[in-house]
Amino acid sequence: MQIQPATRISAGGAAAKALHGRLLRTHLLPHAAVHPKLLLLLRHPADASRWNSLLAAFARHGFRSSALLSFAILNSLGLPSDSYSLCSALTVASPDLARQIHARGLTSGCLSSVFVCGALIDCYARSLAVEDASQVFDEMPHRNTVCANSLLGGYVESRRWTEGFRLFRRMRELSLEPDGFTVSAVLQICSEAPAAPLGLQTHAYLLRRSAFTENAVLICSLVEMYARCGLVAKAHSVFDMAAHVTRKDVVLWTSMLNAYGRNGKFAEVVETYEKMLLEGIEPDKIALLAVLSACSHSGNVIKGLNFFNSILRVHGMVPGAEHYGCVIDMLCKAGNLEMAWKFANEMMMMENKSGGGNLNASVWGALLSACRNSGNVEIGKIAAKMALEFDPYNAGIHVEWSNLYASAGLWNEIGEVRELMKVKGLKKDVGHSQVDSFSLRNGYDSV
DNA sequence: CTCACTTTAA
Repeated sequence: MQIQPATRISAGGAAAKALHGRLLRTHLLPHAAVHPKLLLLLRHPADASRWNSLLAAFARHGFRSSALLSFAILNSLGLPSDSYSLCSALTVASPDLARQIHARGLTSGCLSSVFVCGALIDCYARSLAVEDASQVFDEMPHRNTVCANSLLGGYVESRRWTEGFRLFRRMRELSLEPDGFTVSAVLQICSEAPAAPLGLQTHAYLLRRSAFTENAVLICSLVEMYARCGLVAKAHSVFDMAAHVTRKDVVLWTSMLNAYGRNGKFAEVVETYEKMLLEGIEPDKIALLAVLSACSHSGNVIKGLNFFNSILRVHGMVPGAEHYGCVIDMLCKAGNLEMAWKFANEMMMMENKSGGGNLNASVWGALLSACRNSGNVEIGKIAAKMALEFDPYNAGIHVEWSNLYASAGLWNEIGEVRELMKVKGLKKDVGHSQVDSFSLRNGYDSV
């Protein structure tokens, strides 16, 4: 289904035209771009069930404004909204509209439907109105796991770890059976808090529940959870046990690679990656990025370049901007500016700049920093200009640029950079002069 | 006649 510019209401007859006019006058149809199916339906204005299914279709396909419009028209026509239409409207509603529906539901009795309550909780939770969400949850007559999951998702999103975990415990009292979504959310809490004791507890819970032992998503979440809690050995034991179940799963192996990388165990990343190849598992771009990142962080240039070359030659994939960025970063740290320069230019030639502007800026920024360290003003100057192409208002790049000149005693040029910063309204005293976007992307702590 | 709530992993 696609939104197209509205056409005239075709052959709809006088009634449809009159209705259309009325809707325009009441500002329910704000502009011309209305979904054609909606216009078509104006020919059967009194048919509530048709409006309901159209509303449901809009909501399902994410046509937010068309869905809200249908709901508004439905209401303005005085057609009764049943639990179906309320649910559909709530999947696209703002918190304000949710509150209106909520208030109306208190009298109309619609809140006795778990579906309506579930949609209401989810709507509140998505807008981080967790107080409202939990109120609905507490007051509804019959709860189900879906409602609990929605509320839990709201706690995770708003980083309310304690309340989230409390809800997980409460589900047992309420005899709500946790499913994969529940556990996934709980593991996210343990990871992000991070809360090792809760993580261990959740792991123990998973082991008792055989339904979850072969769930690949949960196994990866467990590995990541332990890694983020700094318990690498536990991460590895989960990985080891699961290898028998999902042995060929490159995602699981990548979880383990990043578990090591996040904890600074770069030699283990390379070792595990090579073991993965021996097991006959074909790496994908994310696995390759993980091992490249480890080489970059540990200064393992030879292996890093080998892995980079293997992307195309062995695995038949075109390296992405993030792979280039990683290698350039590695070469800069190793002081090999010429090669870094070559790679950076190669990266710019690629059509697929999947890393986006930030990545490009940080790559050129890394090159700039490396040039400052080694006093290579020529390349550094170009790197600075390239970095500013992608991120013109980055104060750190300006500072690094002027430091580059300072290292060579070029005082006039420093003045020019300072002037440029003044014009752009940038402050020169910034704490961090460069951003290691690969570390951020992979979530590695600085090592 | 049809239609409704969470959709998680590197």
